[in-house]
Amino acid sequence: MRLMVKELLLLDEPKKDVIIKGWIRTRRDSKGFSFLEINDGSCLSNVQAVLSWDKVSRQELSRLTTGASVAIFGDVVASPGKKQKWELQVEKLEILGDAPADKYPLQKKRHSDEFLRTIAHLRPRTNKYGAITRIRSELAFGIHKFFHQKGFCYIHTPILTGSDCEGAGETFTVTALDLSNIQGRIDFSKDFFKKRAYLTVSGQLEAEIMACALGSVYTFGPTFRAEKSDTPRHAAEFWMVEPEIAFADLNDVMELAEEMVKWLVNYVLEHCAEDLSLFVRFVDKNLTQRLELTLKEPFAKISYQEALEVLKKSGRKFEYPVEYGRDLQTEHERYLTEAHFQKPVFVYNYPKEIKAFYMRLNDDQKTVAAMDLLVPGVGELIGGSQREERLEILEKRMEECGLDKKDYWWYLDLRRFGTVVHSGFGLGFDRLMMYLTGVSNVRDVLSFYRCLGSMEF
RNA sequence: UCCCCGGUAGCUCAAUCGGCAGAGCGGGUGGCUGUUAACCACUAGGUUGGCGGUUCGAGUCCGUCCCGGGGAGCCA
Repeated sequence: MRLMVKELLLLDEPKKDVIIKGWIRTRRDSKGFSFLEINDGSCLSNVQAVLSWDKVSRQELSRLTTGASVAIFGDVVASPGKKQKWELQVEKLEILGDAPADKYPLQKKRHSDEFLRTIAHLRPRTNKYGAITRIRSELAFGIHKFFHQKGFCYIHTPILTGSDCEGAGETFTVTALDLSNIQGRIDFSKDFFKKRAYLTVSGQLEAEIMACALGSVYTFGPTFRAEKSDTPRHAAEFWMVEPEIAFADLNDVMELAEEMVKWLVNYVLEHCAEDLSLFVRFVDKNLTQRLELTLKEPFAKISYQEALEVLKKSGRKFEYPVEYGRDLQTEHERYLTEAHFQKPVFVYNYPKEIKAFYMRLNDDQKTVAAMDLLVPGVGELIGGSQREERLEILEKRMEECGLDKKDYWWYLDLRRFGTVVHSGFGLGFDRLMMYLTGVSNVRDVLSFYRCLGSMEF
């Protein structure tokens, strides 16, 4: 019977006649026998297989190199070694796939992240990238679990969209036209959808439709942005979690956001303890402390106006001026969350001029009910707002932003018929991964990253 | 797009003032009866990112392009 390495390591007693299939991580020879470290991806740990040389030919032994795939038949016995409880006594070994040592790029020692990006098809076989992948999986599952237990409806918003959303944010155009054979202007009315199509930059507008019918909903999927942002925190294809809630105001969604982040931190600490230990050891020594602080303390909450005061009083010299009407720069955000509060902080009520048209206008007529959650090391993790539910004001805001109301007729209909106060936010899933692991480049938490100028794998 | 740093063996890096191209790890060979970042000995391995220039002589200086990293901008 085939056992996963994870199952084998959790056995309570010895077990005869098991099969393990996996990849060799290292081989250590002694006289007459070898130790093989076998990993099958089920967990961070390897199982140590003890191979007596009379079980294989000399030629087979030489093929048991780092990266080779094998099937091992044998008995699980208590290990005399100190570093593991169980080991696998090999009865029979079958080599499934060779990995010639002079050609296979992965060594048993540590590699740089930069090098591993050049062999992204092999890096999941390393401890670190295996761990990242398993944590991603658990975290995604945790998100569904969180919303499911709170009674949210999981909705599927489209990836292909006809609305260029806010007219802000660079989009990717999708076309079925033969681009190699087009002269002059492109006539999108001849295209597949008879209009120009884009990859979605957010599921928010569709989520609002569903929230205004089903109450509490969330969407979780990939989003695409063609911004020429060449930084360790931006990818052209990334995953977003976007809850949208009817009858909820800005405070309600800030509460939800805090509850959710804390719940997920706790979930990962509980379910990914072994994998997380790798990041504590090798990636970010302060990880445990940061995550525990995240759980323990309430997040800070300040208005944009208050944030400006904090920055002005800081005595810091900032490269960019701190003044009303300007968006907070990266250096400002970092100061607030890393130096001043040293924990996650909500900044809310931004000037309407620097925010999107759909955000609800506050009574001061100057600010909108928007919020960002800034976290140490990552920056903006969440962006959200209370949506403008009043038809006349929404129309006025659209005009101010230079948008054509005709393009949004269905969005405006939500306010024409049975409008309700509603709010939501978007959480960058990959940035949450960075926060939870301490990995500092988004290219390393995405298995197949699409960034400005790179899409090899 | 701008600023800064880098590109030398499979990987991570050294190379003094412009003067013989080096180490560790990994690989190969041999050794070792319980290793676990195994250990010991020996050994092979180079278009110094590309192109052009200065010089008796360039890894090193100059120009240019490419690639990688960091910062900034851009960014729901």
